[in-house]
Amino acid sequence: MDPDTACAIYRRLSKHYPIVGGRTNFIPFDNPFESLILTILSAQTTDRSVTAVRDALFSRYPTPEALAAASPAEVEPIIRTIGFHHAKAAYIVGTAQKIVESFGGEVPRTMDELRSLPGVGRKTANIVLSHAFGINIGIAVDTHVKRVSHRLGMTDSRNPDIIERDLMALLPEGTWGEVNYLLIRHGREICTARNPQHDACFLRDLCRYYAEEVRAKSP
DNA sequence: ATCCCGAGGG
DNA sequence: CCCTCTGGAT
Repeated sequence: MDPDTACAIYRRLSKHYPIVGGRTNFIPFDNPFESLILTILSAQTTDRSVTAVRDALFSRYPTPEALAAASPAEVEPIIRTIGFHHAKAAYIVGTAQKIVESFGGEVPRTMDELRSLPGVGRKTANIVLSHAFGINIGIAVDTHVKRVSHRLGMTDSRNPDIIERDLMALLPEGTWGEVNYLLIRHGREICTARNPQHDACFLRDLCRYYAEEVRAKSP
């Protein structure tokens, strides 16, 4: 994809999904601990589910120290309404404990250190690095980003390394944190896996998938 | 019935 | 690459 088209895509995404109050839908840009914990919790569940438990969780455990002092059994009832709560309770307590014991109570700022935390994989690490720290290590590639970027014709690969490299065309005018947020949100709200909302899509004229769909329907 | 801002383990 | 983990919304 040519750089001008990539920049146009970024500009439109940025215009349609403005970041208000330092937050994306529900994950803050300015709080590494909350960004980390919320991203761990949001795996394979809806943002609504995570938002519903967010205040109760952080009012009881506002810091890594507070969460590290808890037991998973104690945390589990608070996040019971989200999916995979049993594993996630162990993940976030274990992550808090390791932050306290191995990283001096501060969320680490390297890919390897973040991924050493239980429940933290490549996507979560990239979200925290780019959102909370402004560290440009990589694009957070999840199912939404794969689908959106492929439909737009920005990449033809399923390899996260290659997708990341291809998506760097979006970066000249934006931060990685914004790029990570914008593609994910577009995939959630408009460029959905099934029944994508072409009528509402402001990238339609640049979209390879839409063009193919139109061509397939015409006689 | 099917899906949801993944990660860990085999 | 495959499977499992999970409750809630539609």
